Amino acid sequence: MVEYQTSPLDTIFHALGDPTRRRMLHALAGGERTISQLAEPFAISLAAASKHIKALEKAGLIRREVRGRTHLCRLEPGPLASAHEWLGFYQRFWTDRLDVLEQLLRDEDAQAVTPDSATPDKGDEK
Amino acid sequence: MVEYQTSPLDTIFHALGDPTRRRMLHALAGGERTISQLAEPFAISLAAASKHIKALEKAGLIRREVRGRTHLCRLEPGPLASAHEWLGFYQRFWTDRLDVLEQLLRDEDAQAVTPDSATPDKGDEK
DNA sequence: TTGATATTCAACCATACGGTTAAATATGAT
DNA sequence: ATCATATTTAACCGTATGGTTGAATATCAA
Repeated sequence: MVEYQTSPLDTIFHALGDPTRRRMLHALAGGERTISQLAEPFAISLAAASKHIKALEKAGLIRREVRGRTHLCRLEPGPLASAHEWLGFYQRFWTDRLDVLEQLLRDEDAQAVTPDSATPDKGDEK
Repeated sequence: MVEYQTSPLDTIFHALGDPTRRRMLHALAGGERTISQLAEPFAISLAAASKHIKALEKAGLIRREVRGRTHLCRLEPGPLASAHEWLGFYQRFWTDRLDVLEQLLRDEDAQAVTPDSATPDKGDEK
């Protein structure tokens, strides 16, 4: 299917979509960890853990510093901030009860005009 | 591999990991949309769009109201809030320059004792 | 009833994902 | 040199993902 371009958010959210990787990030929040330390809590092979860590790295969520034969990983907060910011856009929907307000308006509309006669998006965009 | 249990965050982040679905959510931020309205901006079949919408639904990110032959979709902010909250845990890493502070502390430690002689996680977790 | 519209379902396809095991690589210790 | 430790690579496997097309379903309009 030939990927044309992948947004950073694709990679970030994909990386976050796995519980193992999320727990690894959580561990990293406690400070630097080596590959084996990151892998230890999980009942998977080191090779599998290595792949997870690569996924986190690819998303920029962690950085690796090779120190001798061990690889030190540390959290890289930037991409997490991006994801947080992206979600922040929708914050208004769950704060200030704006959603409840809109729900009320919708219900009123549904009663005022017959549900199907009104154009579905009645100019509330752009 | 037999999934034993899937955390809501798995499904939510997975749903957010696709650009088409993210754009659909964005459209939904402008108000209710039908399936075909959501599908319209994309060069994919309606069947494909239907699958994307199901993924969003499965993650609880949208709700569907069948109204006659059209399906009205609306944003469901709860799961977005969960994801936002999850990321919020890491906020301290990109605000208040706390990460920089920790970096400095790490560097000091690395100089005080030889990097490998110290146990890598020296009680700074839990 | 007939036909158009809105959406899903089923079957299929190529690629990605998450896991495995076994071998390779690189460093550290003796 | 030898051996152990830390990690990656390669080959493989089953399932999931994202797309397709074509047929099915359901509703609205004539």
